[in-house]
Amino acid sequence: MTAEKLFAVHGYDGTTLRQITQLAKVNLAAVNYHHGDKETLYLEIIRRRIQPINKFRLIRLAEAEAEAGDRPVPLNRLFHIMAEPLFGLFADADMQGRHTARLLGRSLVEPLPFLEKFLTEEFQPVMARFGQALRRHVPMLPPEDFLWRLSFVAGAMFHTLASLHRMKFLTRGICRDNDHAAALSHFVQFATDVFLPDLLSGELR
Amino acid sequence: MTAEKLFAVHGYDGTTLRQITQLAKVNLAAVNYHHGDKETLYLEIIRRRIQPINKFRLIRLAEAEAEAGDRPVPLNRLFHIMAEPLFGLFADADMQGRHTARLLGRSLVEPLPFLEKFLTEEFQPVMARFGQALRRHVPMLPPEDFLWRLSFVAGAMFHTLASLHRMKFLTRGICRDNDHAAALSHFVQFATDVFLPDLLSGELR
DNA sequence: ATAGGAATAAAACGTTCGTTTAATACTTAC
DNA sequence: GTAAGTATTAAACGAACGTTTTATTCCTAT
Repeated sequence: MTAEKLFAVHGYDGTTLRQITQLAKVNLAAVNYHHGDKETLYLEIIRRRIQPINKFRLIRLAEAEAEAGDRPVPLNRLFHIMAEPLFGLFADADMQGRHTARLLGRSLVEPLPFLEKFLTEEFQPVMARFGQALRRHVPMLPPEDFLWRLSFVAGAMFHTLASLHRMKFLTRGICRDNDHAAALSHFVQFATDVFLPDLLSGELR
Repeated sequence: MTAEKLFAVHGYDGTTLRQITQLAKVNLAAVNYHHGDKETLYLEIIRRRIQPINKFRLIRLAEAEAEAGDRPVPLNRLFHIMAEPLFGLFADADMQGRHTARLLGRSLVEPLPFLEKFLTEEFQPVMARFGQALRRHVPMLPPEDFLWRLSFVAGAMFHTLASLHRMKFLTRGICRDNDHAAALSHFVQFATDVFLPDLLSGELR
């Protein structure tokens, strides 16, 4: 838990095992004894957080699709399913969830060599399934346009996770960083608008 | 130049002065002699890149506003002014500009303590001026909504700068990472749509 | 009660880091 | 041509790193 916080704040290379073990009040050798080496520790932390989240997201998506029958799952519901488990991390009473969110946001921008394969395998299936469901709303949109927009929206989400802790400062107090529900609903509205069929059909242009 | 590349790929802590000096084929002590210490070197690299870009953006914005007279500067032009100098880095014949873009994108997600003050001072004025011009298009939008959307769009841009080099891989070759003009125009269109007055007035909801 | 395995603790290992020192080479001005 | 300033080189410094080794404590089952 201590390691997660330090990795989130200072990054992988910026965090030392001595920092972790001192703050956690355990012996220096404890990390190597229980987790092998530093890389394994980092990977285990990421995995323990992201796997339940991605499983949950796939289940929720399947439920929503079953419920929708032949019709596509509404846009805002799709983005809610994708974003809620991540933004929900900020709902934790303690600071732990916030550190988790920041760590995940960081990990996708500064991909560590030993982590790249894992992250690809972990995110590829959920992104593919999600893209599939999303595609039904904008079938006429060229694949290139679609993927650019999707990556912009994903980028906005990851960047928000990584720097939500600065949101209050950056907006001079107007956007609170402790109201995860507001952040989530703003994001869902934002992402939904980006893929509005009426908008993309060109009627407004 | 070598340092810029290594910092962009491996991050600040992940890059050693020995890597830099070996690859650049200079003596190890050269960095300390010419730049003082590692932190100063990093800061000088960032500053040398970002200052001309921000100055250029402010000039272009002033020109556009003078040209527009009383009317607001068109949305797509605003975002073009903000994004073009950054996406334009990818236009360099060599790989240097790409590394610069990646470095800037990274620096805003993993803020190094000694860099935070500089980045704030550097980006605050340009973001304030830009937000001002943007605000005229959506005067009725509550400040909170406005700032959330603006930070989402900025997040999408920075994330794209930091990971455009993976774009081709992530989209299975559909979105090219060497066509900066396409990336730019897709981003401008995306950002413009996010702030479409007709959309945000609620007519479509 | 005690033997055996698991966890913790302390100390040391070899390596690599950023930085400094001291010696050498190069350039420039008169 | 030579002195003075500037840049480069090689070598060494102490500190901090991840990891390993060795010793000690704790727990559990017989």
